[in-house]
Amino acid sequence: MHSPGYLANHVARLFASGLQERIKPLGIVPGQFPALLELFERDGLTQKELVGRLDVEQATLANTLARMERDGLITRREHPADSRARTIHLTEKARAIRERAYEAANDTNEAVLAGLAPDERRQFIALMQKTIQANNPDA
Amino acid sequence: MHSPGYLANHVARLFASGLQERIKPLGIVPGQFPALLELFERDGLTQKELVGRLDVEQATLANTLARMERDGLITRREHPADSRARTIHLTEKARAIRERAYEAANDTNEAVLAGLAPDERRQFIALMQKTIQANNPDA
DNA sequence: TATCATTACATAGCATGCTATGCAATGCTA
DNA sequence: TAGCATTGCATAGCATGCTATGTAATGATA
Repeated sequence: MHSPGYLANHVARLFASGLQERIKPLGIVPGQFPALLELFERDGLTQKELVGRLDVEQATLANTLARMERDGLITRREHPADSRARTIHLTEKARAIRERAYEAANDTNEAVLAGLAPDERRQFIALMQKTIQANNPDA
Repeated sequence: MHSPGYLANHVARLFASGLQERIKPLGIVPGQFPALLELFERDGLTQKELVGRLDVEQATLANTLARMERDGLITRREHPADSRARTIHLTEKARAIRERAYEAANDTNEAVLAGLAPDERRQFIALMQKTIQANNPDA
């Protein structure tokens, strides 16, 4: 089993389970992470805007946002100009875990890549980026 | 978003969706692939033996096997010595797609890594293997 | 040998990803 | 401006991963 596809799946699960463990105390789960990070950077985006920044499908994000709302991480307000859309806002609870969330992500990356030398890590990251680029028609 | 964890997740999804597309005509899905490959190599394993060879949890495999049985890819027979266990056997239908399944996997790997030079591919694979190794306590 | 621990597998419940589809609000155009 | 196409989001249904737990068969031991 050293098919690249198999390996990639396995590596991704290493990151996901490592992150899950670390952020569990914060009351969040890995799937919420990308949305959370974007909203930390820029609050009040619409779902469509978020989809544009997070490589997941709209339906996937809709479900994730529903869970985040359920979990008290976000609230939604009516869009000032388009009543089909809603703007998404972090709650106090979400803002409060910001620093620890970043730490958890860094710690996870550090831990999973602990077996690689600094040079290797850079290569690894570059190769993943290059692979994604090459498969992304609109880049 | 160039966190290694994020990139790894993205790359894994590239492989999964590429494979899914290619094997859809064969009547199988990506999650069934690892089990299928093992059974191609060695028919009649028990679930426990399969779990030992496929880095997924027992419960995950149990569900995958249930779907494979439902889809007519495997049958199960009583274990000659232990009536808790059952041996797992590929059906004719599954054996018939063997070659095309291997091709689909190879094509997918080829396509996803098309943007990398041969050297880079080797490095990429080696780095994923090294990462998995380093995170695998029983290796 | 009766009892308790272990083992093999199944099931429940959840998160996260997808495609397909529905619905209501917008927007364009005849 | 009426009508149709588009857009923003939600929902349905499924696969695949997980943890936790249930069940039945084995096995080991008092």
